[in-house]
Amino acid sequence: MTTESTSTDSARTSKWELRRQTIIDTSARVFARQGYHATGIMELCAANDLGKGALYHYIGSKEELLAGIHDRVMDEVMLGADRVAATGGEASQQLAMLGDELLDVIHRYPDHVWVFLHEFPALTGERAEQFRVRRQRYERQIEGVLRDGVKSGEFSDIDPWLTARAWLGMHNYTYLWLKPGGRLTARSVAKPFADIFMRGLLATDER
Amino acid sequence: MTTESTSTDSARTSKWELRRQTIIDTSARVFARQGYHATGIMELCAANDLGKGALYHYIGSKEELLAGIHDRVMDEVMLGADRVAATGGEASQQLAMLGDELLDVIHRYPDHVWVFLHEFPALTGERAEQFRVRRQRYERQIEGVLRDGVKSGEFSDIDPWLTARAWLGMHNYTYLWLKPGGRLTARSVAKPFADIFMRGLLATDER
DNA sequence: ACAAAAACCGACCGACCGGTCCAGAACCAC
DNA sequence: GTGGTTCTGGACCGGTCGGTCGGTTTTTGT
Repeated sequence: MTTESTSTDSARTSKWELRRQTIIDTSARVFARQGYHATGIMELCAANDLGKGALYHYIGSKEELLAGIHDRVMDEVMLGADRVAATGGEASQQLAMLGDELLDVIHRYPDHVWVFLHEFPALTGERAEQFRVRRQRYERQIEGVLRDGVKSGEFSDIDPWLTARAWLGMHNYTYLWLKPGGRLTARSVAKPFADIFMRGLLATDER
Repeated sequence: MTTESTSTDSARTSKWELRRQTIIDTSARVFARQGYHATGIMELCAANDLGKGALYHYIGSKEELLAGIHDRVMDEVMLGADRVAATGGEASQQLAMLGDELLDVIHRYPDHVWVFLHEFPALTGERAEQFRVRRQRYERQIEGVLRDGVKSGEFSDIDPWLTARAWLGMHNYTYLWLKPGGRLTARSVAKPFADIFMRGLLATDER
């Protein structure tokens, strides 16, 4: 009562929050390797070097842990998207920047993204709904940039919705092979991807 | 001895094979909705209107059922790829045809493809290896077409491996929203996708 | 008509599931 | 020290898991 308590009662020490985050990150790797449902609580305990009681002291439930992984990804993605929106510029530049940001997240959090893209149907109830809304908001932003580009005449008269799906697929799908430590950096992928999407494959002297 | 027996002993009546296929198809829908590990054997029994004994009379194990779903998809995809290779033509035409074929499979087997893209890590042992090989063979074919296009000068000097990943992502990712009965047909998506990939978004008067 | 084969059922199995609970250890302010 | 809070382990819970098995029904061949 006397001290803070944001609104929910989930006010814990920062040490607790920090430990919780490491648990989420460690568990993400296990989920990514074996799948959410295929991973038992005891395996998570082993991975985090914790007993059951201790683990449940930090996570409320297995699904809450899954939600934590999703949030981590979405927070980063939305942050990047906001940064781009704040920068402004032509549609093609915006799209290129969005690609940079997205691939950067995928490159930095490959396990979280894997879980995010594979296990999001395992979220239930309000968590599922909240997640759906955030994801849709991001996708709408991509569509918006495309619509702007068409309107301004920078882009040809493409279907913004369909083109957004093409763009999202092209970038999201990199989660299968874009890993830190590999020979490829986020930037070294984002650049050629943007080139393809803007100019296409055909040699310039044709058409 | 007197009659046929291809090579393996898995020679059953065609009625049995047919029933097995319908079970695979029905189960694919359940797996797609709930996930492989999250689906119990009893749910599969209910979906197929069968008891446990009867179900296991057709599938050897849960994983064998999963493998059946994977095979169904891969068979169709490889068949389409072979058709395209047999047709021949310029690289850009080949790529467009491959897109047509791939999206057609995704459109016709949305559940199988969902399972295929989400649950392939659940395959183990030899089944996993065989699957990995087939998938790689397909992806190599895409790369090959791109390499040909670069060599012939039809395409600009792009990285075939990276560009293949872009193409695969753009097309495979449609499994999330491309469904039969919807307003979109495979062709009505494949065409604009091919246009983007060949010519890009930028209006022609620029650059 | 009748026996062999195929199709089918559900009770049952040991193992493991996610989650709870509580007693004790470690850490804190004082 | 001392009393309270945070943190930790592991025994334990009911339930469900994938899979088996013996036996019954249905289909098939002749």
